[in-house]
Amino acid sequence: MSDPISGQMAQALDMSAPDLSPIEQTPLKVQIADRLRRAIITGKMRPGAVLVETALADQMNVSRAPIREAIQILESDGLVETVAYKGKRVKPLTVREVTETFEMRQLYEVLAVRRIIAGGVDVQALHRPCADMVEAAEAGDRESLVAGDERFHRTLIRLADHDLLLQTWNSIYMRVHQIMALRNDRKVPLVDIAANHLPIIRALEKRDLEAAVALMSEHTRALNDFDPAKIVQDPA
Amino acid sequence: MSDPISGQMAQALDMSAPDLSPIEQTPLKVQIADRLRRAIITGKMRPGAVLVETALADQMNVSRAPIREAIQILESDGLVETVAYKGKRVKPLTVREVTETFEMRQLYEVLAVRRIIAGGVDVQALHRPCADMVEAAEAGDRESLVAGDERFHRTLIRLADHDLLLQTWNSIYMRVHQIMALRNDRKVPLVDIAANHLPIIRALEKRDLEAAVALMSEHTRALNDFDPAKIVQDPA
DNA sequence: GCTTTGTCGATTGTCGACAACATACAATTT
DNA sequence: AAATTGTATGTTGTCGACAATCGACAAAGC
Repeated sequence: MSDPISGQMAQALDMSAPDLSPIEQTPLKVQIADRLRRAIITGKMRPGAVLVETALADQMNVSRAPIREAIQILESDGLVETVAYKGKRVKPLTVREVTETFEMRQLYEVLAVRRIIAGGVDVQALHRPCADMVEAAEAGDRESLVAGDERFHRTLIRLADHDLLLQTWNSIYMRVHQIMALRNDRKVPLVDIAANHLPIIRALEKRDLEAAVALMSEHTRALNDFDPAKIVQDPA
Repeated sequence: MSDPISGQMAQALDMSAPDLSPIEQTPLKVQIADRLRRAIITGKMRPGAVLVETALADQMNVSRAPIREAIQILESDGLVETVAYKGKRVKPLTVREVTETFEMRQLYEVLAVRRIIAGGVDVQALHRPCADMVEAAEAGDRESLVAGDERFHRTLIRLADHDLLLQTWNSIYMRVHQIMALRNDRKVPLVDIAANHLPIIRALEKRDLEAAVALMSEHTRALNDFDPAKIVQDPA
């Protein structure tokens, strides 16, 4: 810690505070996949939109190889589908898929609630995103509200302390995100959405399994309370 | 159906009965991925085993591209991991992963049971694999028994009529398969395993949710009743 | 003797080019 | 005119070669 070498090193490191933190070595395919995934789940690329490797390669100034690999990642995410020698496109959503996606989400979140209560986990971490949501709702900032909602639920899953659950939830939630971005009815009052979360925290704090599960089921069900057909794209 | 053209076609088709069924166009990457996956989940390639693209390409007489894509599929399956510029290897299993895998499996199968009973689904299709298992158990054919068990559970999931559930279950079950292949304790009597399934069918036929869930929970729990540490490979 | 630096082999990452294939449309034939 | 065949175009599938990076070991310097 204070031997000559380390001292020298520290001195050299501290002068004019250069940024010597580890540089991020994100593989190209991952960077590309992240970009495309974001475009898809935010609705900027709608279901049915075609992805042409050569065009994307030109636009992003890379070769086709990393583009191909990125698209394949999205394919295993279930966001893109490929037809050999024909083309790749953002996977069209069916009513069934939408319904099933929300059913699986509910399954996962209810499991998380069960584990949190069973494990006596401290749920204080949920207050921050919850407060953010109330704030965003009052300001009428829908985007921040959605972001807060995602943080709330992701935190909930994290607290369940189950890596595989988190991983599985992630792959489902990206589709949830996409569906939410695609549906255009803005009927649900923002304040209501935000307000729905606090009771869940309360129930978790009281270790009230019945109430927590009921609230969580109702919460995830309510978000699914719209006509899935509205956002489905015809595979034209 | 009986116009001149169709008649001619049918005549031409029927003479000497040539096999004109659609030829299978399985992409190379899928064929390769299937082969490698099989090798992994049957335990022929153990956790930690390295996968070298060039070597595999030579062995299978294809270029590196489809090999890469196949390995990437296995990567998103969670069966293989890649370290850039270092190598690829069969993902080592941690005790935690094994435990969590079986927990998720139980979650899915219990959900299937719930849906089957709620939907009033006919579960007759479960008898076939169940009978096969009893037969295999009496013959002492462990391999057939395991295959029968897989068919039984896959049929169960299928009966739940939930595409996304089936898909998710598949990705979990391949890991279950791998774990089962890796553990070498053969203490559990074959006949017991086979016998465990019939009561589940009975409960489903009686639409007894409580009993079915309890039996299914117990069944999946029992299979997880071994020391996960035994099959974990050190990431050496 | 210890540290630092240079070099080497192995592996993946990326690239550009060509082949395979499917679709749509024009050309040809009946 | 209708059906069949040929052709053109666009896309993905596959390939071989080269670049980038890593880990380990040897070499050089203090």
